[in-house]
Amino acid sequence: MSQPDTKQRILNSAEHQFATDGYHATSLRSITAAAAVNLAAVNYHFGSKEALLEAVIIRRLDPLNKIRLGKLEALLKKAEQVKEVPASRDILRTFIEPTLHLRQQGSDTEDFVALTGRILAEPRGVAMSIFIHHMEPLMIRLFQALSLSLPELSHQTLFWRLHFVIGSLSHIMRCHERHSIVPEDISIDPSVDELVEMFLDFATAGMEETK
Amino acid sequence: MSQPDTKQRILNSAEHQFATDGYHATSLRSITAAAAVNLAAVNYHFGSKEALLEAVIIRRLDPLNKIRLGKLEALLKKAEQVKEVPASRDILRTFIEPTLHLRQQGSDTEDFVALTGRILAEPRGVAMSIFIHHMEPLMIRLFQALSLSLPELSHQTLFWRLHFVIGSLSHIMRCHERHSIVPEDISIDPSVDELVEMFLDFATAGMEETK
DNA sequence: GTATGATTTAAACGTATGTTTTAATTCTGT
DNA sequence: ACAGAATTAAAACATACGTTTAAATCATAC
Repeated sequence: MSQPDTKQRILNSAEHQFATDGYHATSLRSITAAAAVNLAAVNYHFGSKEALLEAVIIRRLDPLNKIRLGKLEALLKKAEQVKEVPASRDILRTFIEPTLHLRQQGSDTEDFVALTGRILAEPRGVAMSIFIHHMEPLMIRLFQALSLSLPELSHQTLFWRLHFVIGSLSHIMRCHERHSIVPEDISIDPSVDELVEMFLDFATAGMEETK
Repeated sequence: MSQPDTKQRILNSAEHQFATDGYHATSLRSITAAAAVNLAAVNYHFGSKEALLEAVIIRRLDPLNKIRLGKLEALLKKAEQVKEVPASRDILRTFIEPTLHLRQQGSDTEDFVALTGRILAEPRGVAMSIFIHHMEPLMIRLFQALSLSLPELSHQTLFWRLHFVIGSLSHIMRCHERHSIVPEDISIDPSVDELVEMFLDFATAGMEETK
């Protein structure tokens, strides 16, 4: 190819701008300008703006979900071998840890984390259906595993608590930098690992609460 | 006035459409058409589309925050009289309960709840700064109260846990109807009061976790 | 080296947007 | 009833958008 990978350059640029400004507030002209490619390249390579968004999402989401599902299945298998139920903290970890760890792997993936969090919040119709379609198998498995680990909870309670955890997670993913609704005197950014453990403390306690 | 309250009709229509489709995906033409007023009325009464968004937010947020702050101050005062620290569950309740109770007060406020949740997720620049400005005093007070109630937690831990709670809450506010990433067999929608208690169980446990 | 298919380019298309303008209309106070 | 201010109305404005077109350029295989 003449230009080194036009498609990838578009995907990177789109990922960054969608994550920063949102889907509707981002124009193809600014995406292609930042990627230093021609305006028509998006429609040539992807078909439409919406298809570009889908490509942006899928490029990262599928590998991520493979990792998450792999860790979850491995955990369940190991627990079964010892004839024990897996701890809810470990189950949640298989979902949370790979997600937040994306932030360490360079700024491109950082954009995706923010974008993912934002999609969960955007009005349905555009990306939500794509997203749900790619998340559903994992979520079902996660729900089953938690149900196994916390049999005393009703399905409704478990469902909502998982809902709460996902809400928190998507919030963290969106506001990785300057959230600061509460302006702290000393607001040292924790490391990703610290954040994971801090969130697991919170989420596990909320999950396991007997009430 | 000839038409009964053009401004209110615009605010209602805008609130509904901003909440449903998002700010950027909503046009002034569809807002004014739904409100059955002239297109130019928005710029005449509010000045611009962005100023309209601000008006939509402030109309509901200020009264809501007055209620929340009032309940919080009353709680703190009562606790001080008995020389005790308020329970973290009660503190969280002053914030969560008035928010979710908006959903019972008619469908107009329901729209606002969804919109509020969405603003927390939208890219900063448009509404975020408005929102933060109006939330800050309340959040500071909330943080102080929780710090009083949970003195064993470091400020950093407390800050993040409050962050998690707000994330969950905004997620609930956004997805009041069709969440269903996990398609439940029996997904009976709980009443608002049940939801409040269920969320308080979760959030309080996560907050109070000693680790 | 030239023909073929894939890609890039520049330009235009049709449409939709937020905003402004100017005139008509309605309300208010006397 | 009437003058003046406030509001509404219809139209136009300038601009930005996603998409399409048609020619130019490139890569590759014969």
